[in-house]
Amino acid sequence: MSDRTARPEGANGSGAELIGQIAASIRRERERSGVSMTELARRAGIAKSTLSQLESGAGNPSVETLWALGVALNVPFSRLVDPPRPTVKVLRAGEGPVTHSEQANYAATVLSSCPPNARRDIYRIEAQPGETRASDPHMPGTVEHVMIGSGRALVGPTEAPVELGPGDYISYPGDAPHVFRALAADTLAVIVMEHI
Amino acid sequence: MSDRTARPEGANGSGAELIGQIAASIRRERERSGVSMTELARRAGIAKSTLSQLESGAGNPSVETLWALGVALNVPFSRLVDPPRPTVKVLRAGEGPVTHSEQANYAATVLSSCPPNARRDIYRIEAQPGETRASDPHMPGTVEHVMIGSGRALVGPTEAPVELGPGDYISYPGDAPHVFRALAADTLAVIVMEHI
DNA sequence: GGGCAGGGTTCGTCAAGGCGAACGGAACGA
DNA sequence: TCGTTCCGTTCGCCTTGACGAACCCTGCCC
Repeated sequence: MSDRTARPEGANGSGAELIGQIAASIRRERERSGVSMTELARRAGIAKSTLSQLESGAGNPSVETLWALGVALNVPFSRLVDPPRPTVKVLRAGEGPVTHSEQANYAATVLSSCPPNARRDIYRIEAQPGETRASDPHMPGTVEHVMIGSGRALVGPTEAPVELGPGDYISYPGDAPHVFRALAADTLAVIVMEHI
Repeated sequence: MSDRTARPEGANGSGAELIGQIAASIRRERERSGVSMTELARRAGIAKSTLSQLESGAGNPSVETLWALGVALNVPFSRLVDPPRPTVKVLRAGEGPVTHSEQANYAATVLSSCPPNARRDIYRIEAQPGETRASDPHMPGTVEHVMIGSGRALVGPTEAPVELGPGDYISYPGDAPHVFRALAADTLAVIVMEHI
């Protein structure tokens, strides 16, 4: 890394931590797939010396180098910069922090908030018939996936919503105006918001 | 890019396409947030000449440079390497390619397959009471999110499954043995498989 | 017009990323 | 014991990414 200039510390880790992450990720993914440095370097078309230095935490690879490694390891690019951390979490119906909108017939619970640099929020929706809930558009590139568990709802882009019943699924751009309107009592749905 | 050595073409785009993507993404995100090159370079702690060259498609930035830009633009790292593409898709209950397991009381439908370099598959599950379905562990780092729409099911790690009802949610590591066993007829669930 | 502040690009310099080759070690068989 | 063949690391060299400064252009105000 060039230390001629001070780099601002990111919200999630400094540059030094970042290359540490990458070093660990590359080694982890390589060993998981059971391939040697020599072989991986050959597949990725990079020098094995480069790979050795990267896995040792030295260096600040170019995106092309990292991309080539991701392709050779057959893992998404983002897996190389973010670490994993799984646990078990149970949320009973009715539990958890509930966000009530202005309309009282709508309640959303965040099932899993979006971890740093990840791309998906999962929401549980319980709604009662009544006013149409028109969401303001989210960030560009956002996609919403909705699945109805029980009840009925009118869901989708504001100009062309779709009536859905239990088991029905729809996905649509989240960065354009869209609606969610329950048509039956105790309508239950899952919404996955995807930030591409 | 060094062209001393031939790089293998990735499954989704060559290195040249990659830097074109990055160039377009940086410019798009910068203009979306309404900030000048000078200001963005200052925030990210990089030279504005560097930024200029990156946006013009020249160069092969280091991950630290790209990281600093992501932080300064306040967008996830992955947004800078993948382009967006949203559409509307509706899948009615009972429609779609259905994967039946060996046990006839279990049917899974892929609602949204995992796009290249993305990290989540969404499945709809309709299950009938009967045999416990024990899934073989998936890739390390995988996490499963399950929400019950209707019915009841015993879900979670094999050594400690949890009984869930409508609206209940659980998440657990997908790289360890885990089960899904319906306890009521026509149990409906959503499973989001997350590949960190 | 002339100064000036803000954009973005181009230029020359320097450190460092990436390279091949050489090197040390461990496992294996003749 | 020696040679072979893998492994991963270390060593110089060369290319190039990133830098600051100079530069051009446009819009604005006096």
